Amino acid sequence: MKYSKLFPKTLKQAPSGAESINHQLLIRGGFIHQEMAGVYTYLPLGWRVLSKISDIVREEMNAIGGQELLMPALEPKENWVKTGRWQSFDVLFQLKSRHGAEYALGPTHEEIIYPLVVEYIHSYKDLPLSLYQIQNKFRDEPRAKSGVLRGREFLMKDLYSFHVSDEDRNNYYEEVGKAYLKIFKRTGLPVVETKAGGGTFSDLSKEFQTLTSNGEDIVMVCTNCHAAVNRELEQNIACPLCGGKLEEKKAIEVGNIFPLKTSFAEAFNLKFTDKDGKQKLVSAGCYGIGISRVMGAVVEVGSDERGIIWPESVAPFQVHIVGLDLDDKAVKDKAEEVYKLLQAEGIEVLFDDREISAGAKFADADLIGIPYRVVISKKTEDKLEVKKRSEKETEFKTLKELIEITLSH
RNA sequence: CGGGGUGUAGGUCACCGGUAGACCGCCGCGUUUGGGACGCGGAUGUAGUGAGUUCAAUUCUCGCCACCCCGACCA
Repeated sequence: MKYSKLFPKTLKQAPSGAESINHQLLIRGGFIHQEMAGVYTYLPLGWRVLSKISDIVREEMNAIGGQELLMPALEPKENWVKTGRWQSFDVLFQLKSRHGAEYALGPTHEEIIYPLVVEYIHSYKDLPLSLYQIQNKFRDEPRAKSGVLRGREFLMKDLYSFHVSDEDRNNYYEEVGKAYLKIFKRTGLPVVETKAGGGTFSDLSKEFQTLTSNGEDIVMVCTNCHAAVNRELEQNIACPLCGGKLEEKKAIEVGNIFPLKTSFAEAFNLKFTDKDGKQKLVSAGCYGIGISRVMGAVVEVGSDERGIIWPESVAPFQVHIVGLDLDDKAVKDKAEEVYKLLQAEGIEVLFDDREISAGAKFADADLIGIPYRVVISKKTEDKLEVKKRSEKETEFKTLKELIEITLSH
């Protein structure tokens, strides 16, 4: 991608109202654009990041047998009435068409997936089944805040698993938990697991929390063994694992998993015929990761006074070529050549070919936070001046060396 | 939903009871060119919205709307 063509431009100042780090930097860098409170357009750079996160999530969900599908965001009222949640789900967006029909805008998808699978699950041979989607969710939050961390429309991965028994479901539940830890590790987010306190369905639900001073949740973390528990659940007691002292930490909830047990199966009459010929209720679990929230959390965790520091795994591009002295034909040709050769290796490259000052280019490179900055100018001669966004020092490298470093991750 | 705050150019903000300015950005010309360059010239506003007070309202008052912060809430 040539920077001169990239939409849109960066901003020197964050819009008033943007206070949290992720909100400021994502807007200034041109990753997101706010349409209204809690609702954002994901601009080209931001969408690239979300796609990277989504791909990691897909790989790990597929690895544990999840099958991806896409359900409608527009959900029929009758299904919500059936589960009682048309009344009780307080952040549900309800809408009425001009002709009087009523719908829910999906905040979660039990009301769709249960009626769906009830048509196909008849036998124990049809189980287990694990389905997931990545989709925009709608929740009428009383207070949207903190940029992309708490929106009214946001991108989420939700997986639903169906099992012959609670035991089988519990085993899968552990498997998903492990997959979640892999996902957060890959996206560069340090997380702790906590037992959720206020879960509607079960005291077995778990949350995955990123510790950061800008979080809106509070978890208790053991100063000794670093085990974590939810505050409401374990107030003022010692660490359940080692007896150590618990300390309050702010955190962002980036994922959660809930055993649904058989509650929705009853509402939608989801039963199967077991080996013994008897009809039994399907035991289920649901598992969420806020994809757009992960993007915000990554920024909260990784930035400095100049801008974002993306982990290589989710960065919008891997290499940011800063071309200086481009009015010199030899330099320009070299920059173009490096740009093409890197791309030929499958490396994602942003090439700053704009006719602006060097300082402005460096400032934007720091703001946007692409992992490897490569300066090509009269000074660099036949070498490439490489600097990692996360480090201070620059190093001169050959193209071959740069390709090796970039591809090694 | 309670409390507080803010709405003026594309962005950040100032000013003022007599219908608007700065900086950034944008356009043109020239000079620059390794950390957000400089000079000159130029374009861009129904001052969130409705009402009230007033000879006169962007300015004062009230309603509404929007956005932000604190809290409550948080499948």
